[in-house]
Amino acid sequence: MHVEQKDGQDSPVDLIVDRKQFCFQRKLRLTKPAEFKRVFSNPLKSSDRYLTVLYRPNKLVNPRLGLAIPKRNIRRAKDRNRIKRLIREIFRTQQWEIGSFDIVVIAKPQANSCGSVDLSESILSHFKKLWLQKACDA
RNA sequence: CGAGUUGACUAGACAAUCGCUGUUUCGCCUUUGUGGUGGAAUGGAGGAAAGUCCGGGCUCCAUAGAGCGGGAUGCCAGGUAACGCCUGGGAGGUGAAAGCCUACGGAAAGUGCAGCAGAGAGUAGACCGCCUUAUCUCUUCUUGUAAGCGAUAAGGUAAGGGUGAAAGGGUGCGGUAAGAGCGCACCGCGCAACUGGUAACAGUUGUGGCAUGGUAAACCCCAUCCGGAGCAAGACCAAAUAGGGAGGCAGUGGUUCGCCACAUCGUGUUGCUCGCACGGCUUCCGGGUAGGUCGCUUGAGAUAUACGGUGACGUAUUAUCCAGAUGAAUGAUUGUCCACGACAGAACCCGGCUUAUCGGUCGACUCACCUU
RNA sequence: UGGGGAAUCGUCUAGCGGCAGGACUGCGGACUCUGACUCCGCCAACCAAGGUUCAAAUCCUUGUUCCCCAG
Repeated sequence: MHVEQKDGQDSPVDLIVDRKQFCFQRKLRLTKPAEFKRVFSNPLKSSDRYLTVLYRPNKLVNPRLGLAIPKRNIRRAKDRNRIKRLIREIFRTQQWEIGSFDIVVIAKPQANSCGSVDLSESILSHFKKLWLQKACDA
């Protein structure tokens, strides 16, 4: 945890915000089991038919995304890949709208049966909720 | 041109923008580290990546030991690192043909199993039958050692009927009281010799005379092969926490001071037994969870050519490096075109098999029709 | 990702080549003034597809689904 805070302080924040780039690098992801555990332990929830989104404010300037697509819910590897790509792409394009949150997206079995349009709308609505929360906090 | 068989190849294309990730390289920052960050170049899922059904490499474990047990394979020859795979051949089945399919060793080594039905289910058997003889009853007329119907008894049979999944060679002729491999011919089967073939096997000739039914994906026998676990294997760096790891010596009795014998339970050796190792004391020092690094992609590689081989494949030369992530990369948006895009996503790596699959391209062959 | 196991009426289970049995549930009846308990009867299944066998839930092969273990 200590290390991450440091990173946040040191990163050249203003530079990136000015450029408004839509990259999706390693620091925008949850990488370690401990980080995942932190989100799961005391989360705020938002869910619908397709997805459950757990989130928690972090102390960084950027949001971070973690994906949990269980094999139990979505059986075939190609479908799991498709859903992951979809979520990642939307996160990438919307990352400046979302505040400083650690987000874990969990897929439900229905996520496979619906089309990609429905799924992307669902993701967008979840992220909008986050944005509203950020506004309230502000 | 139609119907079919078979062997290969392919798996939307192009352009723009925004992204992910490996490698190389150039800047900048820096806590100087295999760091962070920005740019450039370049690479980035499959024919099945899947199932995990086989085989191998690689790594560790154990005295990589022995025996028993267990498992796998099963026509012959070859290929291969190896295989349960492939190629060629044989045999059997199937199709009009090209072709396709086959767990295809042994039932005269042994033990079993076959419910019900049926006379009888494996040292065969006799229900209805057929035939003979004896006795009895009756009928006929030629009045008999007659012929015939029926009953009983004693035999001979297995042609026919019936049972069953299966009834102890098949068909025909002779033969007979009726029958029967009883005899003969052909077919099948067994044995022997010869010929061809590396062999499986095939052919020819002779001979036997039915003896040898089915089931081995029942036990089993024969031949060949198999130690176990798996990259979450394993190696290294290392907060925390906990006490461990390596080397040396040996208890009791005897003693010729070299050694020998005894003690005896537990644990391990992933089925069992034998065998083997560990346990006590002392000396020395590191130990290794979170996390990270390596293993991690140059290989029984791929491409092309030549040669050898019927072929699987092998040999030689040439040229080349072709995913390597670690919450896990190939996507998104827009435009154009068409046949409107199936099955589906690498996680240590190869060789197969099996299963899923919208289509497209090329080659070879068979049959039918038409034209010449 | 690797390894291991299972599948039998609606549910839980027995069955190791020869008619698939039991319990609970369901339905019908009996008992009772009625209900429960009890008794009797009925319905209902071998995960799928091939193969071996005269005969397969059982033996073999392939597939499907589910569960467990290793962080």
